[in-house]
Amino acid sequence: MTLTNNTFTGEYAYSLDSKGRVNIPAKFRQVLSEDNENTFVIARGMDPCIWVYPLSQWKEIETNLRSLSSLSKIHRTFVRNTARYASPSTYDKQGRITLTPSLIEYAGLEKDALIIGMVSKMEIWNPVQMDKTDKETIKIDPAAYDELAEKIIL
Amino acid sequence: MTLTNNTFTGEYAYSLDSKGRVNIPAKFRQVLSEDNENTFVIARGMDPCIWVYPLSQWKEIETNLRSLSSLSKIHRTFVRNTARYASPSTYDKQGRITLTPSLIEYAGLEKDALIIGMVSKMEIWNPVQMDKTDKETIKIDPAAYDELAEKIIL
DNA sequence: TAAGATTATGGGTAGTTGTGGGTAATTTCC
DNA sequence: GGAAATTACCCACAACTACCCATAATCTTA
Repeated sequence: MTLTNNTFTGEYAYSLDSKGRVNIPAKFRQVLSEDNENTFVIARGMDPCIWVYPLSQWKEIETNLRSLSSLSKIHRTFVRNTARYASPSTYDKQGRITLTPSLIEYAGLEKDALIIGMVSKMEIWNPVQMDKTDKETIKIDPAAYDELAEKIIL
Repeated sequence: MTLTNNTFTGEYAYSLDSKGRVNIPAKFRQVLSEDNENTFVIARGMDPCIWVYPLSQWKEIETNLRSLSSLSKIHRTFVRNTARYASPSTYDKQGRITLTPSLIEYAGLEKDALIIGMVSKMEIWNPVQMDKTDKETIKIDPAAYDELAEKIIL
């Protein structure tokens, strides 16, 4: 089965071990293209979760960040916040990456880790926090949401 | 008889086995074009059922999802809700796909599974739930049908 | 109608995957 | 420079999944 490279979907429940490692779902490892060299870049998400990019995807983001002018305060802040907590992580023979203490704390991770495919990247959530966020989602403007759905889903 | 590629119509009653597998109707497999590599993508339906897309169809949705920026909260939420429950599934030598526990639960599937052709995709229903939904459908505003009439010639 | 082909359903097995822990190499700090 | 802590790499095992084969029911065709 040949799926699209570097495209992640689905939801997986894994556990964070005492060494701060989480499994990357086998399906995600399988679609990762060679040039990523088994490496992801973990970073702070906009929501309280960890964003995990394939290395090649992250490189594109770096290119985009470079194009932002440091003359603008907003740009400076954005670049700083994005780059500051980003860190590459290669998965081991068992398919696990090691998270940084700073990111574990930011996402409020304890024993359980929910891994969610976000197409071009993945997210790691504390399941409790995900539930909470899900419930808040209901408050999102339904009209705007429907409009998006119509545009995206054929 | 050569029907249009990747176009599904009709209704089929199958059963879900103990391993979470359902048969894909032979007629649906026959119209599936080669480039799908015998693979479908299963996802949450808007109704309490499972949506089953041909892989090629899903790839278009993926492309559209990739165009959304994670800077926007509503975009993030939309990508997450769409991708989270989507999972590719290749049918085996007997023509069955394996459903995920999460989707089985969402659609309330037990022993019986009703497969319905929806032209560009198919739906898998618990027959009991389908009956219930059918009855509610009667309540649809006739004016809404009139509006539809301007778009679709029957 | 009978024989053959196809289809729907059940179950067994070998390989893969997720998880825990051990050990050696590397880094940090006094 | 050497002890302590951290990190990277390796092995082991239980649970699960993908793949294979078997059989019964249904459809096709001569």
